[in-house]
Amino acid sequence: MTNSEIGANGQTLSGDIIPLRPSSAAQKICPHNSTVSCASCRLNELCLPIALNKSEIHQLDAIVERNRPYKKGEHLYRQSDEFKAVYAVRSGSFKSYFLSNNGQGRVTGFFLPGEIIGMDGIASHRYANSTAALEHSSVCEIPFTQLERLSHELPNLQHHFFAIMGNEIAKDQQIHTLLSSYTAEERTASFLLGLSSRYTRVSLSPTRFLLPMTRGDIGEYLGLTVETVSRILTALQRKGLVSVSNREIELLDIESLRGIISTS
Amino acid sequence: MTNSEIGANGQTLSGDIIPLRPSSAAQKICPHNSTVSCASCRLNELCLPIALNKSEIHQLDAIVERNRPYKKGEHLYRQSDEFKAVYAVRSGSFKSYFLSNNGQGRVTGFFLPGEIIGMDGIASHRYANSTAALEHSSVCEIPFTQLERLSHELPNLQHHFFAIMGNEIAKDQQIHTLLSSYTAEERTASFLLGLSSRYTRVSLSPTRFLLPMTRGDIGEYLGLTVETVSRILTALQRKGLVSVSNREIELLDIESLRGIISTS
DNA sequence: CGTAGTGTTGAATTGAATCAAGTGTCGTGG
DNA sequence: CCACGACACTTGATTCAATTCAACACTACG
Repeated sequence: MTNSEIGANGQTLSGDIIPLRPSSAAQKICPHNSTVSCASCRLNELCLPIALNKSEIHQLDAIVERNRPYKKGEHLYRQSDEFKAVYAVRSGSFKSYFLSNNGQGRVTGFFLPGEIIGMDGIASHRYANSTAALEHSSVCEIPFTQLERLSHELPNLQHHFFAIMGNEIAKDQQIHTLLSSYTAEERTASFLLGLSSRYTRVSLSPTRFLLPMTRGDIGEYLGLTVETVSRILTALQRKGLVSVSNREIELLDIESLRGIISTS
Repeated sequence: MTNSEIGANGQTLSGDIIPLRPSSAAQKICPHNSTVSCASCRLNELCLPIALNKSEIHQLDAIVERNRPYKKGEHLYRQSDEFKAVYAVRSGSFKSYFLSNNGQGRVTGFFLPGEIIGMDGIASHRYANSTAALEHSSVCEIPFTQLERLSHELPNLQHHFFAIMGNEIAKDQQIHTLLSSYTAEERTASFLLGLSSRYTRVSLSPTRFLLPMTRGDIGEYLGLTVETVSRILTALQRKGLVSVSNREIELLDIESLRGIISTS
């Protein structure tokens, strides 16, 4: 991940995952299968189990709850609900958003398979955001007090969770830089590159993927309006850097996209 | 802390602190005295020792290094230096900033006494920002591997450090909302209110304080230009909400300042 | 006491927002 | 299976908040 690729989380947790579009034999496994253990989960190389040995993974597995899948638009939790767990995305995707007093919301983050949701609630014991599924999705729920207890027993887990939180902090600061100094085009290019590296992380194509969120969501996340996002995507397409058709996007010239960002 | 008061960290660590302007008997103690232990530190009620018992504080104390004071402009560390410690501000103040490829920097955070610096380096083992003193300042240095080891022994410390990091995450997300949807005036009002509650936290006046940073720093932090920050401060003064003279500021009408933010 | 850095103010410019009017797409129920 | 309605997206014209450019004042420090 370079400085220009904002939005790539380095974190994950147990979970089963399928490609967002048909691709391999793995297809046959139900994407939202809730019986897969941490040990056999396809994401365990990038998730909380990373750095844990077999017996440790088993202990982690014991505290993870594999909920029923969430339908598009369903909430994992809502702003100011009591904080009790963090969630690892197993399949699908989520958005977190914050509603201000005056009613309008801003998207604070998107979460792809293998990424951790809910850390904003740790300090105040209440979630600071609401989080909703962007498509049919599933998660592993990790009750936080149990995670803390287990972290105390397993230094590897404590270390790894510190790293996950540290990564979230570093990522949020990059977004701070992006929002405070980038133009609309730079923000959009950076966003696309960030998604690209996050999809790469879960073994999907770095150049062709589906945007699980609306243009409006992207705008709220990047501090732009829907219209601007739409215009910028059209402009990038005209320049031959991307090819967009509805939610389908293909990055045609990653180097030039990077160039947009470093030439500011 | 309300949603509108962005920038208030809920964290701290061992350290001695003096008021930024003459106020009490405490004045006689040297502000940068490096012999004060965590147990006798004036900040221990809001710092890492919070929630630790006497013997635990003693153990924490043993790993804390109390460095020589830093002069204005001196760096605690620089971007991409190897991460080895987090720092608790004992006195004075610091700014963190990120330099992008093209050379221009953006301020990512300000740190007042009792706040923790350097958590952006935990995940990648390199600091993501540079951090410099804004005035003559001192810190407690906490070597991170030792902090991790001690956290493993003291569940209270582990819990508290998770909370400190969680708080940093929640705070960064509030700034995300601020930068993506607030006007220049809303950002500035929010910034001042945030500073106010952070000064309150260390027992300083919530309404009169010195800005340790330049208008340029504020602008880089809020995603505005120096000129805009200057104009907004002048405008707020004309409206009778604040009184500014160089770095001295007085909040004359906190309720109206809050009103600026919730009326958006 | 001079100079570099910091801050203010004004005028002109501009990037993105807003306002407006569409078209396209998808999911649902008839 | 198609039609309808709601939502998502696009494109254009206009406006506006903040930036940029410019000139100057203050202050603080060596």
